[in-house]
Amino acid sequence: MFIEVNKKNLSDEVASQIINRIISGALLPGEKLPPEREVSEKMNVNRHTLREALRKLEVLGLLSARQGDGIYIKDYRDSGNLELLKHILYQNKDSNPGALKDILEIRRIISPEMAEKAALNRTEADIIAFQEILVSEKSTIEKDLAIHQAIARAGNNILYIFILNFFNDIFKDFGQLYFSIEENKKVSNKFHNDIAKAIIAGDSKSAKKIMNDVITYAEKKY
Amino acid sequence: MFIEVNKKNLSDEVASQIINRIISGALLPGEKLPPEREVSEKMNVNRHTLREALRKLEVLGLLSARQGDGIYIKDYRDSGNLELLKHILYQNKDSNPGALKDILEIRRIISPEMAEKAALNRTEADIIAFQEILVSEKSTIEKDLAIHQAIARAGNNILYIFILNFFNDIFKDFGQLYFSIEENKKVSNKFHNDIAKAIIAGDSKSAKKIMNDVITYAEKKY
DNA sequence: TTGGTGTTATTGGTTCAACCAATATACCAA
DNA sequence: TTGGTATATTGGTTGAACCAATAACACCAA
Repeated sequence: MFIEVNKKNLSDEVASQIINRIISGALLPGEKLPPEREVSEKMNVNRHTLREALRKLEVLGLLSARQGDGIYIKDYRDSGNLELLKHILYQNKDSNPGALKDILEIRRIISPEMAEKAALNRTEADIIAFQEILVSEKSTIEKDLAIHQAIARAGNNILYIFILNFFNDIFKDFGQLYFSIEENKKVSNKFHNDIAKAIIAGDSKSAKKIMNDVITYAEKKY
Repeated sequence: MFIEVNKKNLSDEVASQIINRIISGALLPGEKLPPEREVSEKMNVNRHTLREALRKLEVLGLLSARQGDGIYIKDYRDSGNLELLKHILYQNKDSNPGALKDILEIRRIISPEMAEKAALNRTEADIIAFQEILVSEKSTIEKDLAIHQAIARAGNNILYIFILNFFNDIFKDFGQLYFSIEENKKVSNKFHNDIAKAIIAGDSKSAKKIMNDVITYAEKKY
């Protein structure tokens, strides 16, 4: 299995550097950044390159710019979002065991609910989607992704889909490792069949329990 | 009460326009965008302005660029995130009653859990924070924000904080309306006292129930 | 057929220089 | 104290040029 290499351009690097400054507390909320012209000169990049980085940080809720005034650091505890957390975890995966624990905790809350809602709301199209996944020739890891996605979509709540995307982004590397173990593969294959059956049958209680069990299993392995 | 006016840059407008194209299906996943030089010319903005918009869309999970190749539309159901949902809701608030329902549903799942965890994990510093909020001279709406934030922080899970930020962003306009009604204010004030008391006492079961009740009340009013 | 080697055109990434437009600041006048 | 005015500062936008990765193609060799 090969995984895409992570190529970074200059503006990404600039963004990462500023994110680190803010998260580490070197730049404090409310503080004003030096003028763009000055920052770009000090970082030895063009002003436009810096500006592209700043646009990203704006979306992450880290700062806001006012024409004629300046660029202010925001308090990420007030305005940060899950994308920011993703960026933080990407940069130093190992040094944030706390955040991973937090994510697992939320997943434990959300995913069983998602499965329950899927069983309650699944449409005819959803049922077909599940059946197609089960008979497909995909690898276990691909199937796992597809099953979870189908569950999120059947749940009939757009947030499930976006929250699942978040989980997938966080654990995408981990999946390679997890599914390299034969026992985990077997457990997953059984899980796919069982939960699809429950959701197709509209058995929300079982669906919730099955999801809960597989999460418990996966957390132990982790 | 006055509310901040929403000033938009050119690049924001460009971003909005492309978002709409993607969400509406005019631009399909996998499709290649025309070259930057061409798009910027057609939209009558400079290439740099367009590029700043593109950087935002990248963070929202809507597209990805490859030097030497082109810019590709991603499937937002695979890679979209909650920030994207926020942007969609900002643009046409009224035309997305479904998404609001979805958000309320998730809030109903998360917030009671958050309150429960807060009661279990609150530190001495958290307790002081609650007490200070209660005796402060803030308006009800400000107090409400502060209480929810204190709960999220006491919950000892960084995701609670970011998820709360998301809810606050979505409902920030709604709050003005909600707290203009005297009865709602009274309910909230009682809620603030009750839940703070429960969390300080470490009574997780009560905290969960109190949060659940106030959400039920607020949803009815909505 | 397969894989390597150039060549060329296309396209995103970056730089530079200049100007526009909103804001802050200091100062002045009523 | 309030509101206007001139000036400097700062983010926003534009234009042109060049850099660097990629695609597409032709060609060749094993």
